[in-house]
Amino acid sequence: MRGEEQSDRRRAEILAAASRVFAERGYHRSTVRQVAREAGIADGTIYLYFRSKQDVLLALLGELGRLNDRPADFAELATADARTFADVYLRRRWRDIRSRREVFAAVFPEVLADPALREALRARLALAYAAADAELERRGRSGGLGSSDPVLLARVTSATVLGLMLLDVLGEGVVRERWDELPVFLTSLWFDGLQRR
Amino acid sequence: MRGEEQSDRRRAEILAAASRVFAERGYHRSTVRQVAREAGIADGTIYLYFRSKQDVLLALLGELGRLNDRPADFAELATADARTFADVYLRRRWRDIRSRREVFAAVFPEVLADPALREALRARLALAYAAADAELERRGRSGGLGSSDPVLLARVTSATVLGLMLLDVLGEGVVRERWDELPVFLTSLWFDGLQRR
Amino acid sequence: MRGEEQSDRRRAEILAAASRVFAERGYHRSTVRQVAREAGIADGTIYLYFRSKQDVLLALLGELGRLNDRPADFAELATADARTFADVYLRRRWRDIRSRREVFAAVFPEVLADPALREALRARLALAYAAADAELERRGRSGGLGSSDPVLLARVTSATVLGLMLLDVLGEGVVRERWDELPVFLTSLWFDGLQRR
Amino acid sequence: MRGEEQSDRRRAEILAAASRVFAERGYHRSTVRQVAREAGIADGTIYLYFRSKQDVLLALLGELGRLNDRPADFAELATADARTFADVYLRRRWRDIRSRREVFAAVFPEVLADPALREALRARLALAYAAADAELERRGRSGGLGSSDPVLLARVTSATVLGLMLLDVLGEGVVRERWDELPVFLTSLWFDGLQRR
DNA sequence: TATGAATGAGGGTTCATTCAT
DNA sequence: GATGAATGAACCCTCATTCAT
Repeated sequence: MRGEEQSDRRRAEILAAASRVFAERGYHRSTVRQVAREAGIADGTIYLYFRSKQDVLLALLGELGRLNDRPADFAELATADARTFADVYLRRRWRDIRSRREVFAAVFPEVLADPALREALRARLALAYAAADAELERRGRSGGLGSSDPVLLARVTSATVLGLMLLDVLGEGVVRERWDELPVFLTSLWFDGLQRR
Repeated sequence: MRGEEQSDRRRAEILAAASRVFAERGYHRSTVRQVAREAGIADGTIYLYFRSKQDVLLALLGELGRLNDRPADFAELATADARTFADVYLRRRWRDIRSRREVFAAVFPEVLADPALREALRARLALAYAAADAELERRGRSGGLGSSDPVLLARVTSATVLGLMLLDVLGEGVVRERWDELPVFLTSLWFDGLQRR
Repeated sequence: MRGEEQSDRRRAEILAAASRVFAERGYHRSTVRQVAREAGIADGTIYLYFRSKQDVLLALLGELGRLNDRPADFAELATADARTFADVYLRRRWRDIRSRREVFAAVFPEVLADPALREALRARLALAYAAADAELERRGRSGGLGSSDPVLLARVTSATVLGLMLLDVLGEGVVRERWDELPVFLTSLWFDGLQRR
Repeated sequence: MRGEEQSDRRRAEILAAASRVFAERGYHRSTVRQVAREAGIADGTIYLYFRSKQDVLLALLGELGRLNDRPADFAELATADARTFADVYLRRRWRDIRSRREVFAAVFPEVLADPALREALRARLALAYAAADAELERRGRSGGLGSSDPVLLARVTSATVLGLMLLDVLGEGVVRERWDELPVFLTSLWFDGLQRR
């Protein structure tokens, strides 16, 4: 039991080191040796916990994805009106998202670059959008979203979040410094619009 | 003159081939040989037109950036109200953006991954945002944007566009198929909001 | 055409170098770099002519096997009596076998050690023995081989040749020095026996 | 005493496991871990009984060689005639040889491949042949071997046995199935020849 | 004595780049 | 200019060996 705990910690340390190294230099420009040095272990040790360099990346990707699997969020907020839903949902995720910045920076470029990973993400996205579409459709009928097309709305709002994550990763000053103001800003923009009285 | 023209065409062919190969497989997983094959030339020939593989990427990046340098757009629309500006501006760029999808897919992942390129893009962004901030500030005073923070607004709107480009690159079905509807949708969302009326 | 000729020569040079290095140090203890140095080329060049280190070994194996594919030998001697057949056949092969000593030494240990190669050789042997069995059966009926079991005879005689090749490879002094006397000795032993007259 | 006995058993178990693994996959393709798994112990434990992987191989080799050191065989049969000697000697060894098939298959390829082991075997062979040559010389004078060259005879007969062992290891069907018939066949072939009345 | 996690040297292979033709 | 064979540095990964427990 102890050994297992210890082993889990090692694995997590390697992943943390890898996310730092990958985020800084990019997956391909990083060497297994650099990750090992960052983790304070020998090269070969990594292979006791991961099958390959790519497997380390996939583990990081999995870690990232696991966070999105929280259907509880939706259920809990099912009865709230749309604006409250968006407000609460965004606030909850927001710190989470930022705390994952490094892992995201480590993983996302390679996901974009690798056809297989790209396709895997596309498939995940398709599932997530299907769920969101159903939810929005339900809400759409019962009001609160105006006459907006819920299908496009889901793409646009998630694209906004994705884009802000990228600006954050790129180091854009304002997004970095005022990250915490964004949920409120977004909710206001989306629901009130710019031409509100 | 003829030689120069011919040379320019070769260079462009290589870039086109590179953008196809890089977009499909990612920059690092692509080999110079694959680009050469795609361009229908020998490996070594690429080095008559580019100093290195990285230089090819930089050329693609430059091509992408050059398109954004159109201050004319702003000048021409300087007197329009905010909504018209956004409407016209988005419509104009929209097809352009999509036509650059391949180059974007080829270049962007590596820009995210390479510290030097990331920093270069950050610097470019900073300049662009400075210009946009000034413009929005001017407009903000004269009305049309409500009480919204123009600095955050610039980041959020550009982030949305960036995010939509990525969904497009990832192959998200709705964004792919309904790309042309997005400018109108965005303008409506941003200016009217969901709870309009 | 010139290029092809040149290419074939390079390939042959690499194989020759590999057979020297493998024969001396064994396949696994030899490095690709050592083969390259022996051939006077760079490490990577080997991979322009062979897919892998193992592929080099397989090419050597193929070279060895090709020499046994001489059905002409049999046809030509079909009408000779058994002793003449053995006499002529052994003499013909004998120098050939010795000239292949190095390739044999390079390849055979690994064939024995690798399950896949071992099985491949077994299958080749099975075919060769089937042919030999048929031939011996034919001769057996028409006399000249006494009452000996032709099936066992084929295994024993070929085993003897194989064993002598191994003693040669091992550097056994007498076999090395008196190699050329062996065909006559073998024919005499096999046909006359020790207790003759 | 008990501890020592226990220790010897462990050592023997490891050797048995190693011979199975080496025979199946070859010495170099086998890992210390595979041997340990086969023996049902931990990797490190092997190093309590052997200095190195190579040391395990040498121990197997020694085990193989020890069996040949039976001068008693010769002494006991000193007064028998040549044919009886060969007959009894072969019969005695034959089952022994086959029971060692696995160890032989494990060890022999690497002996062929490793220059040091090859030379060691050559030296052992030289000693064995010196003894055999003396014996045959003695017999040769006193008759029973015809006029055959006893020096070549020793090499040829031992080569035949070696070759048959290899065919057995390779899995040649007839040798495998009719192994027990070979001593009689060999004696008959060697002493009577094929053209016997 | 036994374990097995950790080590790190070593090797096969890839591929950007060069250069003789 | 164009070619593509040749180069060799760099890197992922394996595995024999060690040693703290």
